[in-house]
Amino acid sequence: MSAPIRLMLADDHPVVRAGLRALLATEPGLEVIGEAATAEEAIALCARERVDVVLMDLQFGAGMPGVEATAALTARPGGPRVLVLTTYDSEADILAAVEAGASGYLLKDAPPEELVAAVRAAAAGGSALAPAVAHRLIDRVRAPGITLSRREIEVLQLVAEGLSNQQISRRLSLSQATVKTHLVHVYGKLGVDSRTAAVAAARARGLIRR
Amino acid sequence: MSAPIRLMLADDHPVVRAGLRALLATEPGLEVIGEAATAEEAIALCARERVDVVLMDLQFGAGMPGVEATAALTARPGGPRVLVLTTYDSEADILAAVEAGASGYLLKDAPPEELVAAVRAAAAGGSALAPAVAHRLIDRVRAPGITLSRREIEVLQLVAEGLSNQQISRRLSLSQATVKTHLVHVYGKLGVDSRTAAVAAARARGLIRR
DNA sequence: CCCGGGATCAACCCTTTGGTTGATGGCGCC
DNA sequence: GGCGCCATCAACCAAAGGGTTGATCCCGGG
Repeated sequence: MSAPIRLMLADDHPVVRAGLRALLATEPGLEVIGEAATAEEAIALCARERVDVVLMDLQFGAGMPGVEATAALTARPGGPRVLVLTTYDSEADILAAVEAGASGYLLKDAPPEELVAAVRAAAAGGSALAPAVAHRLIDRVRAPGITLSRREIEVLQLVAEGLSNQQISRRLSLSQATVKTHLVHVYGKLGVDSRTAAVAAARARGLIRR
Repeated sequence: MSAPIRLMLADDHPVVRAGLRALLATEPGLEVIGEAATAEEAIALCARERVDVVLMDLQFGAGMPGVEATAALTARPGGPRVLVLTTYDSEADILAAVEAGASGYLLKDAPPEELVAAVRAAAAGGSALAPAVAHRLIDRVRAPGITLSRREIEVLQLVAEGLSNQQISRRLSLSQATVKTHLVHVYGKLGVDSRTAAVAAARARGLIRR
């Protein structure tokens, strides 16, 4: 047989780390060689030890966000494969993680077998999307009506952060007219007629960060 | 010595259940006698078995929310003590949980010792608030400026769900004038000047549900 | 007992947003 | 090359939201 898969767990919740360790350590061919409570720790640990697969949370309480760490880890050749493991299946997060070089995107409510399968797939060089995540992406492709363009999401995200149209226009170096146009398009796509309703709908659909 | 403390874990995430089991099962005097993936299961299990302490999540993917289950479990005499264990320290959630009869409110990013201490305290008939949670409540008492009244929170929550002033007034059987008054007060307390900014600020401060 | 804060409403005015129409330029795709 | 989508902007009107003042009622605490 080949050498065991060397795993690292990066999550700020001790409970989650313990759970992953418990679920994965008993699997044959897997070996949990380290844990990190912050993204910075995770990077440092990968620099010291050979790691095959990192299970990476996206939201850390403080410090570097998980996406950045993912990008940093996957950027170097010979670096570990990164599986993102998070609570939310926000479309924005999924796309950002994949762009950052993640080999897969898993949800914390996934059954253990799914998790193990994903780790093995990642170690073997493949990709792994949790069924729920894959479903969301397929929905996105299948339902072109609820596809927001990059710019539209950008504007909507700022609305969600409480900015007015004028503030958004300044932040993005646009005219207010353009901001309004984007928002009107968003309203049409989401089937709503106000900025607050658009934020609520987009949140519910996972189109923007929470 | 006395009999071991009989524990039940109620959380929809297998990873979290495994983590709690791993962290708690090794503790002397604690015995994890069951797990539930839904609030309904938790209630059923408590009806069949004697349970001293339930570790209860607040958000279940589907079905009955954790607060309701907490209320149902603590309502009967001789029922178990319930420790709420959740990811968010939203003020609204904390107050709702305590009102529902929870003996404590813990965060999933708490260190294991804190968790164990809380379980023992609850079993002994005491209460346990995670330091972070206690801090939030103390802040609330100390800073009366950011205290929203019950009605103000209610209105703001509906704003966050995307309703217009008119829809809110109908939902709560009020005049639009009253809704506006509540919101103006909220803006003043939060130091903002629009409904979307108020929602963002309240979310950041954990005043409303996410 | 009175004061303060919460909750309720009205009338007013001004600003922001929403809705429409229309126009331009770029980019990818058939 | 043309068609469609994205991104950008303008002008305009109608509607909703925001700000102010002021008023009533109820309740609980000093």
